[in-house]
Amino acid sequence: MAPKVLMVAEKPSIALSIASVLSGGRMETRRGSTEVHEFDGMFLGFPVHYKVTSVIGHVFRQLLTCFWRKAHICRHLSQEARGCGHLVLWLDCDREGENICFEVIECTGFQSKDGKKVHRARFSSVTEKDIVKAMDSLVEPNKNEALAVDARQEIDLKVGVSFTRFQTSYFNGKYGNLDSRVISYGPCQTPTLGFCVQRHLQITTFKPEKFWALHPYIIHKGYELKLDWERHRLFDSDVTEMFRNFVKEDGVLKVIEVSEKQESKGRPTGLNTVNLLKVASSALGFGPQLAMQLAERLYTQGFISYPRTESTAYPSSFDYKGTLGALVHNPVWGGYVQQLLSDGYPKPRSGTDAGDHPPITPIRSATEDMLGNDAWKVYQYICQHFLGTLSPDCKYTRTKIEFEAGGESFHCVGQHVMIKGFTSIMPWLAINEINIPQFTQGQKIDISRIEIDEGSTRPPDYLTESELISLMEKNGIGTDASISVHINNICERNYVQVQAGRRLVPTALGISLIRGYQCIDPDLCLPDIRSFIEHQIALVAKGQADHSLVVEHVIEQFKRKFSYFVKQIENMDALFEAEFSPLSDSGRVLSKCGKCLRYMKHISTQPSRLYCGACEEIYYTPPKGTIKLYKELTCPLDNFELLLCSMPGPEGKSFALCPYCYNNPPFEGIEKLFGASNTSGAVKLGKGAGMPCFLCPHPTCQHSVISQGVCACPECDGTLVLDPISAPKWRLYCNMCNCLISLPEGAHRISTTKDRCPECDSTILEVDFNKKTTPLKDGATLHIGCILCDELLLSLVEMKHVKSFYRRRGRGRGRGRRGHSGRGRGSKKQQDPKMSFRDF
DNA sequence: GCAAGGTC
Repeated sequence: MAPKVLMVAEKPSIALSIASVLSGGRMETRRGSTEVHEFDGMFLGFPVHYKVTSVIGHVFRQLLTCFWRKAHICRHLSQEARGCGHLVLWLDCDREGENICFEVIECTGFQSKDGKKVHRARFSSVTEKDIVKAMDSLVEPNKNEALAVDARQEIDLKVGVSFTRFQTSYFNGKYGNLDSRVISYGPCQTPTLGFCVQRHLQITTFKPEKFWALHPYIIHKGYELKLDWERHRLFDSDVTEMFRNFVKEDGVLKVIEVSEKQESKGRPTGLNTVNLLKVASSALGFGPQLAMQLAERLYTQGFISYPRTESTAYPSSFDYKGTLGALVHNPVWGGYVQQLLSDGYPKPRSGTDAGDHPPITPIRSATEDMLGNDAWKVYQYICQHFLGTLSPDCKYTRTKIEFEAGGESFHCVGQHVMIKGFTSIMPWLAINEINIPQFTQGQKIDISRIEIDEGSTRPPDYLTESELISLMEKNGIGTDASISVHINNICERNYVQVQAGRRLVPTALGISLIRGYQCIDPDLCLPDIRSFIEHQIALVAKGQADHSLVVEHVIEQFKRKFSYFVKQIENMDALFEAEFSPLSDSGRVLSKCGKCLRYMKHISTQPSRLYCGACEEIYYTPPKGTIKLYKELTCPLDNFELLLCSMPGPEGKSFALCPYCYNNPPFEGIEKLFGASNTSGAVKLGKGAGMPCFLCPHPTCQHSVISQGVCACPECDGTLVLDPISAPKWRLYCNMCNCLISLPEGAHRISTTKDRCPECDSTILEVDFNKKTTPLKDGATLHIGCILCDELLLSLVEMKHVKSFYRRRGRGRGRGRRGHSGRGRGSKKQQDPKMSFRDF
């Protein structure tokens, strides 16, 4: 059997392209975690069997939120690698790609050599020419570049988390109306916010100044013209008045010079992500986040090329004719395309090649109906821009007439377009026609009137998103793929608000933060913080410095900054004090504290929490849903009054919680129990493990899962519990997933009993039916039975979000888990030694 | 919980 070669790309689409090229389209494809394309071919002069597959971005990162994916992709790679003698890495040719190379090597087990060989393919585009060239010149993966990425990751995380935790606990523990769950800090998001606040400060500290401008008018060959002053404007009214008198006394304008110049407005270079985002925000009214979503959808549907790229230069092999051909039948601009094809088109401007992906171009034709309004606008722009790059420059003549009167110079300008060029497909960039009559040098013309325009200088407006993107790009903040994320972050955290014209106006919170950094340590919010980190890790990438030494050194510097910041926090706090109200003045009185037995206040703005003024303690509550007092019941463990949290909507569950237990789960191992489960759709938890009563294993409390749990969830490992306030639409819901079961409607009361069903171990329910609607014989109302085994009860049950409802012995996690050390995924989370914060 | 970087 021929030896096997495994090739791995960064994403499925690249794997497909590579396999198609190398196999000449003759391959077999099978599904897996990601598709695998197989074919026979030659490798290093020998016949081999190829398998081409891909990862989906990083494999090892974000362990905490996407744990399953890692396992899933990793298993896939290790399976496919079995029996392969060579591994060829086709990851993107940038640092991140190099880093993923080593993740793949680890998954495939190729690092343990034994004759197996690892190759790195270096390619700058996914074209036949490039792929073949890369195959002929395979190299080794670059460990230094990969280490540089590890270094950046570690630095960003440690710095970000330390500052964020400190700020969040300090300010959210002190003020009640900050309106942000987390007061975050990051080396990209904070300078991004810095730009917005900088502009705000420019605006608020702006001092307007009055100015005056002199404008003579003439009437010539039927045109009335307003002439511009060579001095533009003066900041002194008396002096302007004096010049007006000079001109008035003269009364006649002499034409000093008539000049005509050929001007050219260059066609655009290829479209990259940043430029697309800028146009989307300024012209289409889409924020960067939405614009990227729309572009991604267009890409996955095959309408446009890959939308995340820095390059504005088309690769030399770019198939212009083919792309034009795809657009020729388009009803909107098909005619224009036809013309380009028949009349010929100029070679596009060179642009910059960042070595990543080609510029964003259309791939196939579409109509508005196929895409929907928003996606269509983005697609239309991409097509117009592409056609613009293949159109001639716009040529126009600019005529300037210079005049003199009373010793002062004035002028007027005319513009006439000779060749529209690309502006006919991008009409918003068109040159304005300005018609002026003919003048000859030496000509004298009477002044019809003289005006002085009075005005005052104005502050700049707030930053537009588009301007912010430019600033970020210029200062190296974020990448094509992440710029939109940072902007979205500062909006979501309520540091800025997007207002009319997509201008970013900082909030009191955003302003206080940046002004605080400015007075404690301005470095923290300057863009240089990013370039400093980039510069340090570049040393690692180039092999000029040792990875761990660099990380250690940089962390040491930030450690100093951090401790200084902590020491000086009162300077920032002074700004917060002026803007926000302390916890003691916020919120409304809700429930009693178990420690001091005084009432605590509930603060419903983000993050939702209770504040005990006497103990000076805060207790987070679930971030969603409404909170109220639960019948003045108390928790048997700590004496805190229980709360009832109700999720919005007709199917929103309601549940009891003890504020103290919710923040400080009383039973060991409860986090594991919860962390191991799929919590999608379940209650989103705030600080701590977030243990509501429906997860509490207290043996006797009437609200614990032991008392309220009825039976095992048919969908997951959870337990179905009785919703305490669901009357008259009584129901059970799962304490882990979305599963919902409606119980007999119209019952007065449904409650759990201490008894268990001998058949299936479910909790026996006691149902008190309504007299009028009781299904029981002789008007009886009380019925006791097992929901699964009692035919009457089972017949009255209705399932929602559940495929089947069946008997399963036991009641899920509620009971019988004691002694288990937790099974499956949750308990085996890998510990990344880098993610420890002991040192901070 | 918290960052920023890939990709979906």
